[in-house]
Amino acid sequence: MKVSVSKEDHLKAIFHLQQEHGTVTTNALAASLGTRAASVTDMLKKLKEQKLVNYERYKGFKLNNEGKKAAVQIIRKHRLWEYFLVKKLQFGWDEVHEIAEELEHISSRKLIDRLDAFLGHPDTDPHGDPIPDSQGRLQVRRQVSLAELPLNKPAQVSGIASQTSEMLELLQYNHIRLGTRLEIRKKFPFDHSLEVKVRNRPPVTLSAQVAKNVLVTDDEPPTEKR
Amino acid sequence: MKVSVSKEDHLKAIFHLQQEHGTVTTNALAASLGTRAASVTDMLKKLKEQKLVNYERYKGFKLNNEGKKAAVQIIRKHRLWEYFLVKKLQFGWDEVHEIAEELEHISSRKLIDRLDAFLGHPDTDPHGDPIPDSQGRLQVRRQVSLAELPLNKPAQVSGIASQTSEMLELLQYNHIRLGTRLEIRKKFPFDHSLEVKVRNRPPVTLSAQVAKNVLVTDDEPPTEKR
DNA sequence: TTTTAATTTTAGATTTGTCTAAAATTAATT
DNA sequence: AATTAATTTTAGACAAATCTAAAATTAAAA
Repeated sequence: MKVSVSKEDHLKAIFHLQQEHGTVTTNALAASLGTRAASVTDMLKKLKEQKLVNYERYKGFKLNNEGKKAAVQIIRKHRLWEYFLVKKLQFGWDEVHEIAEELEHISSRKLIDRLDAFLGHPDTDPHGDPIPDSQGRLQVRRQVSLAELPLNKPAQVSGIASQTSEMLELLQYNHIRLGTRLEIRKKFPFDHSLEVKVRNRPPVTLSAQVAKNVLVTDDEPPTEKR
Repeated sequence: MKVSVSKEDHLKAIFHLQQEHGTVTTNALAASLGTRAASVTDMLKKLKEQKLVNYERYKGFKLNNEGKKAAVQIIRKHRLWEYFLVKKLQFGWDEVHEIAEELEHISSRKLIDRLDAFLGHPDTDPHGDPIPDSQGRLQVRRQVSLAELPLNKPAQVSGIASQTSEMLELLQYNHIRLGTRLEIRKKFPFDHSLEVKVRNRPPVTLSAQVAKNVLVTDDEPPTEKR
């Protein structure tokens, strides 16, 4: 069966893509959503109609202010639910994405604000991504990928860029998770793989592909309260 | 826009209707769901295909064992979410239905079992309806006549013993019907008449004769543990 | 700058879920 | 028992969301 991809899914995906590339292309969005270019074009017309996106045919597109606000509200819902699942229902941080993907479509605004209060207004979700507050303010944090981290510079894992369950499993296996303090002991130019040292553990080797997707800060760990 | 009514909505509605009437008719289900008879017939064919319902065209229909199991799981989800909303997020008992209606469509079984444990395996939802356990066992409730109901014990009208039109007219006049939640505020020993309070209404007085013929299930305040 | 390639859009086909109106069946009334 | 009424089903219309394939446009290469 052809699975329907909602307006909300489009907004969220555009938001993430435009963070990386400034402007978004039809094909990129289609790939990200697992749909076809033609379907994306159809949706773009609707989003333009609703004044959520700046779009001229054949030129790319990006969210306008209204669109960004809407996208951030969805991200807020997603991350609050992930936090709930991990902190209250004892899920592992690597099992919550799909469930939150469903929960984020629940529409009640009051529900989300109540949930936020119940959780104590958390700052960051279980993957280390910041949770927008009820005004839609998204705290920006300076993150670099592990691949860019200098040798021997202590850092802390603050986010995972690509949250496939395969990736999360690999990290889990290597005892790398949010908040883990580590540093790079050696870089192998041949394949850009890294030897990484975590305190109290033997060193592990990570591929360049993994390193690109592990985000770190030299900053403080994510706090529970705002 | 024509709003789509899911398979799950149909199962739940059939379940409730067949509790009352044993077998369900096309029109009754359509009315209950706010759709049309033709749409119900379409869905019935699919449910029969999936072996969830016993259905012969032009004769009514009812859920078979599989169908009942499925319906009970949905009811379980609905009531657990209602409990969560009221007990953890401080919603009023009268604001949670619509939100739970959305939440009940979240599919993860693990989520529901974890939620159940987090809430302490509650027995009854905020409206006093029993919550099926993880095996789908739905606690049966004991029916007593209103005359036997203790003072101030919340209860729900679940049947009328003598359905003369005079009796029904009297009950109608006092806004008491099947499903009405009420409690006894005062008992007058002189003639065994009762003062009964229905939510959002002024108290009414009922004779012993009427009280004997109104059947209620005790609607005990939700407990935390089973 | 022309040609070729890649991307994006449009047009129209397909699917799905709903509906209306007519036909089939069952129930009620005379 | 025959007629009428009510209910249910079927047939086909309509709307929405998706897709494929072709056309339009833009970008890249020669």
